[in-house]
Amino acid sequence: MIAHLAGVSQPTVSRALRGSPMVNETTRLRILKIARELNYQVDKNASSLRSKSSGTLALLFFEDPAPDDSLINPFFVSMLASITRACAQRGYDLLISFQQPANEDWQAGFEDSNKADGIILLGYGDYLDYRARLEFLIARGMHFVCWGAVRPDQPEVSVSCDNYRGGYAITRHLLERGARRIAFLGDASNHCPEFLERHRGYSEAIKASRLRVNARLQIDAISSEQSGFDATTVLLERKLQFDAICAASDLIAIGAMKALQAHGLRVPADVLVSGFDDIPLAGFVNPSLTTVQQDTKAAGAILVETLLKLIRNEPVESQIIPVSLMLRGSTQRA
Amino acid sequence: MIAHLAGVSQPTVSRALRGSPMVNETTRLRILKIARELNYQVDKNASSLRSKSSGTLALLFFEDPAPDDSLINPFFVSMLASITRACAQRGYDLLISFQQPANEDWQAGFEDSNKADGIILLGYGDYLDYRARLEFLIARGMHFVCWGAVRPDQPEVSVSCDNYRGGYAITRHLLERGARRIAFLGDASNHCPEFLERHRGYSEAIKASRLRVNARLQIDAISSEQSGFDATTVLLERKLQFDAICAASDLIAIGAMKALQAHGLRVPADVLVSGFDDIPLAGFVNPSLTTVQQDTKAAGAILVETLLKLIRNEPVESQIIPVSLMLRGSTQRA
DNA sequence: CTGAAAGCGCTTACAG
DNA sequence: CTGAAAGCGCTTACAG
Repeated sequence: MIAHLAGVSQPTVSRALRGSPMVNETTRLRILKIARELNYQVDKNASSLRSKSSGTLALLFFEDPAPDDSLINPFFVSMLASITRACAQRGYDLLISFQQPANEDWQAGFEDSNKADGIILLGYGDYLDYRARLEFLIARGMHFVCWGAVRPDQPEVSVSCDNYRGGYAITRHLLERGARRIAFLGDASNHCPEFLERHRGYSEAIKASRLRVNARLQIDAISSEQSGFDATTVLLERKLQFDAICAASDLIAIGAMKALQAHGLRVPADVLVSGFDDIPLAGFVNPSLTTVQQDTKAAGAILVETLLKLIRNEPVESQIIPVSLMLRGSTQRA
Repeated sequence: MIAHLAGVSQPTVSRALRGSPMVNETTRLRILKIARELNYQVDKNASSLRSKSSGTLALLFFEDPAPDDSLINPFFVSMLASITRACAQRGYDLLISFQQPANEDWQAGFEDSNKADGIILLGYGDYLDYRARLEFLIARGMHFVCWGAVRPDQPEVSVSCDNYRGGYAITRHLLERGARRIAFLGDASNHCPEFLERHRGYSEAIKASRLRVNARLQIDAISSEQSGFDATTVLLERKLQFDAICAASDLIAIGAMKALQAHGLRVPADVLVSGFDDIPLAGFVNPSLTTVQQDTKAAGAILVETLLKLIRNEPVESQIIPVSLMLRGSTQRA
């Protein structure tokens, strides 16, 4: 540390730069002034090595390694923006990494060998598939928080939007608009707890209207336009009667609308369509998409805050964030 | 290093783990096996401190701190995805940070105190405004590369798409579609070299058709929907004759289309509209937007590759990446 | 409020 | 091909 030129010892400089209260005000100012003149920056590697804390969080995305340059799920982009902002506000840096589910040495990417103090996990993947890995992380005492469903039996700390209530509210809205046979597009199994919760809301809303849930109207789909398109095609080919589609995500809904239109069906005149997420695209498709808005801004802040508590060994709990309905053209009959 | 259990010294373990060729094959395998069993991970802080290299790149975004949670420029998202991928392929981690132009201690964020080996700069901001800062970085011998215009007089290493040819080609397309009075929406000054290059292409294309460039048809705008909307409103209020809009970015074009439609003008029947970037939204707006596609995939790879060369002190040059035209509904008259 | 000493966990010369 | 020694630049006890 060159700032010995201030006539003090190394530890004093270190303390002054970190704003320790045990440094004389005059001394501190003198040190700060010299540091600024010299454009001095603390070496974070040395500092992290010694203090066992890096001031960095890692964000890990899991998504199917969509062929080539295909777009990132727009919903994740909103989350990324919100998380970045939350980190910056708290003085943390953010390391990001996209993981391919196929990747064997998942944990290696995670561990990050002290490069990060904690990890935020984000992604739609097969939950059962990585549950074992989460348990591995827990066993190693890693600090991490997941975005996804909050379920009673899960070992990990998680933050999620209110998938159940969102599914319930949007289905209720479709029913109020006159739908009687609502198809649900999205995997509704333990492989994808988020969709499962949305589906549970969907089912309960239908039952609350004294209608029957027709299991044949549920078609698996992952969150992509293509998958939504395919699922809708299956629905049409099976010649099942339906007057509305409740899609488990906006991308699925957008693919569904394309498939419907390709088959000469009009939205919303012939079929009502709803999504989930409220990605920026939702307002631009034609017709604009009625959907459930997830509060990504709050989500990012809560994820970061929760992770920081975990790092400080403070007690934390999984949290559920309220959602709101965005009513648009796809469920609005003239 | 606990792996002394392998019966070798610390340096040998270190060498084995890094795949140094000067380790006996048998010894190496034994060490690797033990390391795997112990879930051993090299401490990157110690390693970076000693070797003076962090295996990390930093990505800095500059964008107007758009009010609240407004969306990130979708074009940057494509770049981010591509850069992340390029880093991962080369075994580098990526640190990301959004900078507010107003932020005084820009360089502090940059320096990153050995957390990163080099920096990628991305953003539309006032170029003149941060040119001084770039020079500061150069003076300090920092390794960095910018995304933006490549111009002869600039001190920094830069990678860019072919803004000039893109502007030329899209304008030529508008002319071929019958446009005679083409408005240009976008700041065409040194404050924004990328737009300036696009504008230069626009001007040359018009001149090549033996038409005159009407300076009154150029309206300043930054890359946002709102700005495009406002610029178009100005254009309409001035009651200038125009039959096409050449927007300097897709977001501007989308805002322009909204403004035109709000004034009862039809696209493309009354006015042709073109954008620049080919963000995912471009294919979804109504009518779909004719635009210039930037090859973000190549861009990310070249940015990272260039930065890595800079870090290795190899000679580098600024590079220009070819663009391609995406013809869609907004310039397609029935 | 300040300093001398120790040490975080690696990698780098250097020697063999 | 391998090891003993030194040291990267900080921060943390500990002592005063």
